[in-house]
This record gives sequence, C-alpha cells and structure tokens, in this order.
Amino acid sequence: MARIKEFDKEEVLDAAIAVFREHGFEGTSTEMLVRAMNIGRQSLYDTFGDKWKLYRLAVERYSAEETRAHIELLRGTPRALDGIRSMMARVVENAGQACLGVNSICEFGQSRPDLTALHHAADLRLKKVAIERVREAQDAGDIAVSLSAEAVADFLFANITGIRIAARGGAGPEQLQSLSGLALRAII
Amino acid sequence: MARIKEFDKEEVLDAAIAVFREHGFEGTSTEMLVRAMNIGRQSLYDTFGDKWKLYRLAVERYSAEETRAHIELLRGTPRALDGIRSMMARVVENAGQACLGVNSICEFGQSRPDLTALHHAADLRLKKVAIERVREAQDAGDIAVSLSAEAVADFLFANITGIRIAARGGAGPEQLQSLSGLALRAII
DNA sequence: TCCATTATTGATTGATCATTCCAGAAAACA
DNA sequence: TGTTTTCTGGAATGATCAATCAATAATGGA
Repeated sequence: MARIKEFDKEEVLDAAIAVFREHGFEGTSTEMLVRAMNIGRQSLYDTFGDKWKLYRLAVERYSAEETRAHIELLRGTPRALDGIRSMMARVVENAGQACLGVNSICEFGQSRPDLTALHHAADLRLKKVAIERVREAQDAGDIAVSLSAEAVADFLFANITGIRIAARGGAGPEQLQSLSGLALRAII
Repeated sequence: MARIKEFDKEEVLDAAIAVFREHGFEGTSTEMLVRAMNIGRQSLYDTFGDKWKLYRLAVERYSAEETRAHIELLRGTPRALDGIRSMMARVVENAGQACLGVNSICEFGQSRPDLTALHHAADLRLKKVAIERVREAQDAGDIAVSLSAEAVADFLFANITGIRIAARGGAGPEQLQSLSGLALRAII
C-alpha cells in the first residue's frame, strides 16, 4: 500500500516561501501556492488559515532561518572580523534568490503592524549578535574604534540589502563581491 | 463658463506614480488609479493603454526625473566629492517616500524585459556621470585612487538602495544619516 | 455658430481572485 | 477488521479585477 503524500508542515511551508519570495504577496495566487506546496486547497486553509496568515508564517519562518544562518556564521570563527566576512560572503553567494524579508518590507513598508513586528523581532535578535561581534573586532583592532558598533551593524545590514537588490536587478557575482568588499572597507 | 478638469498628462502621471510607488503594481487597482489621478476610467485607458503600459510609463518618468535630480546634484559643485555628498544627502532627506525604481526591481526582478530595459537605460545614464565625478574626486585626492571608479559608483547606488529600504523598514533620519556617512567613509 | 475632439459616467463583460462546501479517498489508529 | 481523522479535488460563492461599451457632456477651434 504505497504511502502517498506525507504532509510535513515545515516542508510545504518552505515551498510557500519559495513562491512568496519570488512573486511577493499580491503577485501570488492560492492556485500557485497549492501547486507549489503540493497539497489540496482545503488542506491549505485548514492548516494555515488564510493567505495572509500563511504569508506571515512564511515570513516568520524565513526570517528565523535567515537570522540563524547569519548568527552561525558571525559566531563561527575565533576572529570576529572573519565571522563578519563569512556573513557577507554568504549573502553574495545566495543573492541569486530573492530575499523574502527585503521583499516584504518593500511591498508593505510599515502598513501592516503584525508584519512590522515580525521584522523588528528578527532584526533585534540578529543585531544584538552583530553588535557584540563588531565590539570584539574593535577590541582586536580589526574595526575602527571611532565608529559606533550599532552604526556599523546597521551599515552592514543596509549593505546586505543593497547587495540583494543589486542582484535582483541583474548584477553579476563579481560586482556583488566588490560591493561586499567596499562595505567591509568602510568599517576597517 | 467654468473650466472643468484640465487634463494634464504629466500631472496625472505624477499622481499614478505616487500610487504605484506606495503600493506596487500588483497592489494597485485601476479604481485606486482613477481616484488618485482624478480622471475617468475611460480616459485612463484611452490615454495610457492599459495598466501595465501606464506602470511602465510611470517607472520611465520617475526614473528620468530621479536621474535628472541626481545628476544635477552630482554636477552642482566645483568639488566632485561635494557633489557626491549632495546626492547622498538628498537621498537621506527624501527617504520617507518609497522609491518606485527600487520597488519595481524588487517586485519584478528580471522577469519583465521591457521593465529591465528601462532600469538599465536610466542606470547607465546616471552611472556614467557618477563615474566621471568619482574620477574627478580621485584626481583631486578626495577618493582613494586604489579603487575602481565604476566599483565606487556601484557601491554608492547600492547604499542608496540600502538607505531607502532601511527607511521603508522604519529607520529614523539619524540612522539614515549614519548609513550615508559610513558609505562615504568607505571610498575616501 | 457648428463640428470634431476629448473627457465623463455607469453599466457590463469575462476573468480571476480568495474562500467555503461537500463528497469521497486515503491514512492512522483501534 | 472497523472507525476516526486527515487530505484531496471539484464545484460553487461572491467579491474584485482589468478592460470595453455606449451614451452624454464639455471643450476648443473653425
């Protein structure tokens, strides 16, 4: 008796993420979602409520995973600056796929408080670690002590956004690499 | 005999731009457009064809005006670095309103060749002037000669994007100011 | 003044949208 | 095995969408 679907909530959510990050919320239909998630329409509504709740959950999960990956790399090296470099390198490597976080902010700005709250929470968690690591790098003499660690962290994230949108606009790997290099140059 | 509407194509197009930059293409209905443009629905279709053609025209006009403003500031000072600073300062000041160029790239990526061509053309025009001015600044000893002028220009534009999305995500003026300052720090 | 152009308005089309209902198939559990 | 839960797929709902139509009114130039 062949087993059929194996409905794994996290797996189908990842499929939804893939659609949303490419087409945005308004550009995605439930038809696209059920096809990509490979589940029945009714299962989607039973499991996730409605399209907006699913979107919010997708953004939440995406942000959590993205934050986790960034933190892992930031903390993954003895030398703090190397951790920062790793984080930027990953961004350059993965810039081929659109970022759901950036898309979401771009599409909705501050107009949906529930969404804003999600972004804010993820941002806070990541920023805390980034600031911590920037301070370490400053102590090690790798980042200019004249700069505010928070400002440096914000700057890195703004440049991550810049790199991702440059990629979405068609920039090649070498250009993204150069952007990352110049961003690091600013803080050393 | 009171004159009624005075249908000025550029004026109503500006109204369309205001809607599109805030809500994106998919998030904008023709109902929103006719209300904002203050024209009849049929006039919209007669004058602009359809929603997509109107959007493309809006992006084109917006890009042209944005490019013009950037070039004016870039070239507006004897010292090249001051021109670059003015450009960045304007971006920080105006970051409260969403950028239609950024939104458009974020929403559609490379999926619409006609749109991509528009962005590419505007980019090229602006980048040419920026590179020219970066070279001048390098000759004047204001920007590190070790850097490729093209890379510096790309970096500035990526940071403009980063600043604009940071603002759309809720960053305050002082934070945007700091981002701009750090971007300039990278190239000096 | 008359005429052609241009804009408005409301009704209407057909498509697509998100969402729900329902009947039946499969899976999990007993 | 039988029973209950879970998932599916199609049909239907009502809303909204972009776009067109036709009739009317206002405009600008002759």
